[in-house]
This record gives sequence, structure tokens and C-alpha cells, in this order.
Amino acid sequence: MPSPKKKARPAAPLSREAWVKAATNLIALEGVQAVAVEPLALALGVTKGSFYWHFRNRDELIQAALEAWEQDQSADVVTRYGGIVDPRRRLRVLLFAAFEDVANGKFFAALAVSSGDPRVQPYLRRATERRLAFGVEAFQALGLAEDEARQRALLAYAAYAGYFQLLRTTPEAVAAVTDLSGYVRRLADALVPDLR
Amino acid sequence: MPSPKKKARPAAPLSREAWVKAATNLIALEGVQAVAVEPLALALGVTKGSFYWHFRNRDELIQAALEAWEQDQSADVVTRYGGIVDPRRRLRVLLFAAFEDVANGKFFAALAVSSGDPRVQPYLRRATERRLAFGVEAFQALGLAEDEARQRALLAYAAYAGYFQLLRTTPEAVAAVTDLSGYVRRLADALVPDLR
DNA sequence: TGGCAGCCATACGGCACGGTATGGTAAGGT
DNA sequence: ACCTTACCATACCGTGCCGTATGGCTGCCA
Repeated sequence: MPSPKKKARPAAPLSREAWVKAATNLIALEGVQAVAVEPLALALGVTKGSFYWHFRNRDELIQAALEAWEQDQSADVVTRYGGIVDPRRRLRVLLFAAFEDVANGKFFAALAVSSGDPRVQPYLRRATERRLAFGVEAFQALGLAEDEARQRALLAYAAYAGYFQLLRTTPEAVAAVTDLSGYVRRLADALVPDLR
Repeated sequence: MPSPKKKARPAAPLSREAWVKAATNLIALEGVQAVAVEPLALALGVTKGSFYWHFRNRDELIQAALEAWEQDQSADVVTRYGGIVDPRRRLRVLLFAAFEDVANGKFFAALAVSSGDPRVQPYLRRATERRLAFGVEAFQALGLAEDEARQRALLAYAAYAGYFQLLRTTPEAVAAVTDLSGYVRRLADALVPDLR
């Protein structure tokens, strides 16, 4: 063989970001507890030696992955569509966009799975608070009282969280509903007072 | 000291059921992976020696706990309230009862947390299928087409699963909604066509 | 061309837990 | 008084993982 990749050493050296990305994928698939140094190194074709050069310990990798996710959230649906002026349209667009961002939904569900880990709790709490607060505000903008707005926001968010939890735990059950947009439209119709 | 309980040996010997019950509580609190033999034995005031007399291995304990839960399900809301004739009333009663059974909801959420474990998947799948099928049937009894019934059933079930997931991961967020029955009533109103 | 920085492999110690082996003790039958 | 049965403790080994120590190799720059 002329000059194949020597499997012992990967062609390109691994960056810290490569580790974080791999960890992020693992979290989305199996939760935080699945992020183990040695198996991850094996999957990346290196050994622990590489890992402990880039990170102080396992904790630092997990924190980095969670942090990266939270930063990405600054570009999430709330900030992207929060500016729409018409409150009805804002709510509907928001709902559709949230369910459409499957990757984010799955990662969120994976975080919920790892909610026992004290590291993920703050991130989960902040994300939930942010989204719920936005929901309450949006429903209040429709002219609803605070109590009622809270109920509807919680309902919408529970439908969101539950949908992706089911998608994770029992995808066959969700697959029976082929028309996702119809599903979301029904949710929106149920929560947002009619337009006409 | 006259004759205190010798801490070395518990006053009453442990039954197999005591282990199963302890495991069940642990699952509801921290998920399946938290069911470890040695810590559990420590909590019960005995050692592994006791455990491996009652069970062949850790797996058998977990299976026993899951099995017990599934058997209890035969007395759950679906079988308790499935017989109500009026479809509207049946759906509403069912929804309220489901949200009211907090213990079962929490255990279900805990199982969802452990969905990665191949042992829990069958139980999770069967419970979800059963409940969803019942929901679809109930909505069809209202005269809705199958597609629409599926959407509503999934929506209701997602709201259920999401509520208890949120209750588990971020109870503070749920606590903001003090009136649970109002919450459920809103859900029912949104999904079940009006009575009058 | 020597040296240094970046990146990684190898080898080791340690802990937590699953599971086994074996022995010990209390209670009740005979 | 003996034996059995139920129940449990103790000691031990294996495994999977975390973290450390240390010694390479490779490219780049003086």
C-alpha cells in the first residue's frame, strides 16, 4: 500500500471541539451517563492519552458540551421568532418551529433523561424557565389573565416535551401519526384563540 | 443495654417482596440504573449475601419490579374508567384520573428516564401502546375519523407524559401552575368537543 | 540540525459494583 | 441432643471505568 492512513495515528490530530461534538452526539443518543472517556476515545480512534491532554477530566468535557448547547440556544426558536409583533402569529410560528427543530427536541429529551445528573439540572432548569416565561408572556399578549396564560403555556410546553419524550422512548407509537404539521396545528388551534 | 435490636441482624428477616418494593421505590426516584445491589443492601441494613439468597442476580430483581408494576396496571385508569358508556364523559374522567394518579405518573416518568435500558423498553412500549390505543378508540367513539383521533390521542398522551416529565425534571416550573384541575380541564376542553 | 511544543500511546493504580464461594447463626422439627 | 432449613455475613475475584505518570513521535522554527 502506497501511503494509507496509518491507523495508529489519525491523519489529522483531534481538536478539542471534535471531542465536544462527539460528546454532544452521544448525549443526544444515550444521555450524559453514556459519555465515558475510554469508549469515546476508542470510537474516535485514539486513547485516553489524547483526551486528558485536551481536558482536565470527564467533567470538563460534559460541561463543555452542555455549555455549547446552551450557547446555541441563543439562536433557538424563542430568539428567532420572539420578535414577531402579532401575538397570535408569533405563538403559532413559535409552536411550529419548535416541533420542526427535531435535533434540538431530541437533545432536550436526552437531557431530561439525564436529569438525575446534577450537572445537567441547571441547564434544564434555565431552558425550561426561559421557554415557559416566553410562553406565558405570549399568551398574556393575547389578553389572557396570568393564571390562564400560565396554564396554556405549561400545556404547550408539556405537549412539546412529551412529544419528544415519546419520540425517544417509543418512536413506533409516534410514527402512527404521520402528519406532524397537522398534529401541531391541532395543538395551536386548541391553545390559541381563533384568528377570524 | 438490656436487649436492643442487634443492628447486625434486622429484627425481622427480609422477604423477597421487601427487596422488590425497595427497588420499586428506587426506580421511581432515580431510575433503573440506580438499582444497585450493594447500596440497596446497605440501605436495607443487610449485605449482598441476603440479596443473592432471594434472587439469582440483579436482573431478576429489576424484572420483578417492572413486572409488579405492569400487573398493577391492570387496575389503572384505563381499566377502571374504560367502561363508561358516554364517550365524552369517559374521555374527561379518564384524563382527570390519569393526572390525579401522581404515583403512577411519576413511576412512568422514571421509566422514561431509563428508556435506554433494554429491560424497560418492552414495559414502556406495552403501556404506551395500550393507552394510546384506548385513546384513539375513545376519540373515534366521538365520531372522529381515525387520523384525527390518532392526533388527539397522541396530543393528550404527550401532554400527560410531558407534564410528569416536567414535574420530575423541573418541579419549580410546574409549581407555578397551582390549579392542576384547571390545567386538565383546559386540556380536556381543547380536545373533547363541547358537551352542549 | 537541534530543540521545543503539540499530540498521543502505554502502563499503572484505584474505586465501585456484579457475582461467587463459603461459612455462620437462629428457629423449629424429630 | 441432633439435623435441617432459612437467612445472612465475609471474603474474594473480575470488569469497566476514571485519573495519573511518563515516555514517545512529529512537525516546525531557530
